[in-house]
Amino acid sequence: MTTEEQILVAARKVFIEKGFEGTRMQEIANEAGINKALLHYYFRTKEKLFEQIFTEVFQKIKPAFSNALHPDPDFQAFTNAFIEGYLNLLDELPFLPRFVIQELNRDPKRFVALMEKQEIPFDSIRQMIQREVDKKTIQPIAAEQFIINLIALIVFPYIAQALVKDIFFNKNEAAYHEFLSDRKQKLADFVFNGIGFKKAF
Amino acid sequence: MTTEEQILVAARKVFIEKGFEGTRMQEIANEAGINKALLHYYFRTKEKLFEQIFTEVFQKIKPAFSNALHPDPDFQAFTNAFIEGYLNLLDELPFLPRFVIQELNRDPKRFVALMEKQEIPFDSIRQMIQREVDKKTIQPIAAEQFIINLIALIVFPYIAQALVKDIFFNKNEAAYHEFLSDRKQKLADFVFNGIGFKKAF
DNA sequence: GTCTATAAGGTGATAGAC
DNA sequence: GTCTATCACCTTATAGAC
Repeated sequence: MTTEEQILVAARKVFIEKGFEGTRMQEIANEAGINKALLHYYFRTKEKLFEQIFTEVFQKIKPAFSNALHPDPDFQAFTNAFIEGYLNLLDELPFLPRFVIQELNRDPKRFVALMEKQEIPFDSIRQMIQREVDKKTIQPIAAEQFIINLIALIVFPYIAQALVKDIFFNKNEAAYHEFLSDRKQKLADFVFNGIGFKKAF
Repeated sequence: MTTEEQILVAARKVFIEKGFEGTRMQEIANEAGINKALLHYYFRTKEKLFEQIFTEVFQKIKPAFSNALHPDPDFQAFTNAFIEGYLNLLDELPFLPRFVIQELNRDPKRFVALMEKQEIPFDSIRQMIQREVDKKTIQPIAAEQFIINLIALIVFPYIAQALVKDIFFNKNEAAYHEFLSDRKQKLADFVFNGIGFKKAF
């Protein structure tokens, strides 16, 4: 591994865990086994290093939306794939929603600018849902409401991890993971029921 | 207003907007129209001042849960009151969920300790939901899943305000508020549908 | 109680030797 | 490229005059 890669690995770990403000350049240096000066030699500023990590993390979120890019996406397939794809991603990267939300709120403008570069196909998803409403296969609901419901139900347990794990399950790790895996099986049903869609099996 | 009250008003504003780490004692002093030294004279440390504000904010969250304390709480009435009560609170204090989540993640241990002092009746709510599952008036769902769904759907649009307002609605303030008021009317239906409960009108 | 001045510690960033 | 040493700045907190 080159020094640059070592730095990126270390920065990813620390930034994701502690956010931009909570991160110390010294900690990244320690984690990478080098000194502070070298960080600045490679990436000039903390801000520049952070942006590289943040952009990279965003790439991970994108694929979950990509089904909607098909010319004639199927609503049910999209929804199932979205939920499953996202929850699988969160098995690997459970701190991702917390990180994204934290940075969204720290500097909304920069976040929005970055989102726009990512070209997430919200319009395509909106149209797909609206078609379903028009066909009356689901109860009338604004596409935005549906998308927010979907994202909220998926990511909230990760954003509020400490609340769920420590308070609902008394810090019982096993019970918490049981909760997450139970959720994975049943979330789609809750969502489809919520809008009156009869899930085909 | 006494100086102490002026400080508390200023601290409330700045802490809630910027979180603990984002807040500067100097900014609170400016906001209160006094100087830094006086802040420390009244509250000794930033941490102590913050805890006072945080505890106080938590008191606002509590009443929404209190209906479940009745000897025989009605599930439907509780759910409706919870959603409506919470959303009304958020009309006044829209930054509250963002603040709470931010501080939850900054120091989960302190957060949990504080929650325990608040005596929120999660057990009572759990039992109420479980009774409904046993009566088969709703589809089987773990009480924890239901509570998390409820909270997630209520607070997420506020936690991710910038995402919803700036990206979904192109920074259109009116469209965003229309979204929130539309949500207030329809969220309960979505939730009741989600668990197969037939809402009585 | 309220102020000014300053201490004490930490942080991002750079200079300069190797 | 990599290091040590250090600068310049900021932040919480306190000392001490009034």
